Amino acid sequence: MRADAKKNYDHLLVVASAVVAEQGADASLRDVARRAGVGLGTLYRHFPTREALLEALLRAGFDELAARAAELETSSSPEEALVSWLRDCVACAHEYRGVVALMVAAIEDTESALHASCVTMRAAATRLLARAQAAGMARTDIDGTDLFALIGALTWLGDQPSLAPRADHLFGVVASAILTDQARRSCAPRPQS
Amino acid sequence: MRADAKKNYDHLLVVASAVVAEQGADASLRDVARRAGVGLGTLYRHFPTREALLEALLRAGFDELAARAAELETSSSPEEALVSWLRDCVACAHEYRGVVALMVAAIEDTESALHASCVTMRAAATRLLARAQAAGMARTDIDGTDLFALIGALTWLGDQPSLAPRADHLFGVVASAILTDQARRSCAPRPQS
DNA sequence: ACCTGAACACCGTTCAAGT
DNA sequence: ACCTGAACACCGTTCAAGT
Repeated sequence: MRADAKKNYDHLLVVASAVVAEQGADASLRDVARRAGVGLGTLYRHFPTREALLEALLRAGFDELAARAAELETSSSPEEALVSWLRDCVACAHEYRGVVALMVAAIEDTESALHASCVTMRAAATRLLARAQAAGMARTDIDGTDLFALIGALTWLGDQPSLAPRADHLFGVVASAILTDQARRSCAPRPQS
Repeated sequence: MRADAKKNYDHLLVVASAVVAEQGADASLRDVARRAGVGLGTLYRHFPTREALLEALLRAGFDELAARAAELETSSSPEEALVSWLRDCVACAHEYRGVVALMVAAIEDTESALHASCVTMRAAATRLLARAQAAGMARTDIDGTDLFALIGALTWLGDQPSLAPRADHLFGVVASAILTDQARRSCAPRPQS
């Protein structure tokens, strides 16, 4: 990449991060180019699709989640690893409002720039779930895709201003549904019933 | 309302129902007016906001849900009434893709045309929940707003093409989290774990 | 009263023309 | 190689002009 192109690319990412944080995943790309002081075509050259831009914005978070999954697999109990990682996933997807809808769409769209990352996420979820299931700590009638869906639903919930105050609490409710009685006894916030 | 106005109003609703079913809650209002063979201003005269149009489209379903809540309160066991009504809510909100986001936004926006209906829904949810809680059938650390949020999250899930096949299954998972052990023993699909 | 559609200010996306 | 911005086809929303 030529030096001037690299400079545009980097600056576009900085500006896009701010604009998408403000306006969400359906932010105006025109506005991004405008604020970056760059022609609209330049943005499209570097990021041919909205997904490509978001992928670049999210890549660091995705990589961190993948590393954290591997780490948790050896450092924590199966049930704690699973729940803790799910919480991190929700936090990551929540970074940009509305991006989770594109992520769940990407998992079945091999053309999407987000496809590979999302498939990797789901694979990590599947591994952590399998470990918890093998230990009798997670119900066995769900799979990685179900977890991915629940992460999406909980992220969506946190994206809605009127529901956001409940997001943490409801994360706990859903997490308790994933775990077995045995795990609930050994784990986190005292289960009631 | 003048006879010609009434005719336009009714026809707009029929056309809007089809267009919103196709395109979702962010359907093109221009397209609705165009397909109805009516000026754009006519649509705005009858439905000053998108919410007003959706409210008209959803009113029948809302009324039915309210009636069903009252009926279930006397005809079914507390846990069956609650779960069955929640299922109906999700089905109703799922009728038009994306409408659930406007519904959850409306619950805190007294200016929204959807506000009253959503507050009524939440009140019905609160009553059914309280009845189940009093019978020891539902966990007591959630309230009607939490239920409303979970309905929203499950509806969103069903709105996503890649997750829709899991929506029914995950409804069961979340429903099991709302019920107590006692209710799970007495209720529906055999709980595992 | 009610209807119409032009007008305005925005989009996303493409692509010929420039450097 | 890379950048620019006009061009095109869409939006939502308003409002003067018509009937």
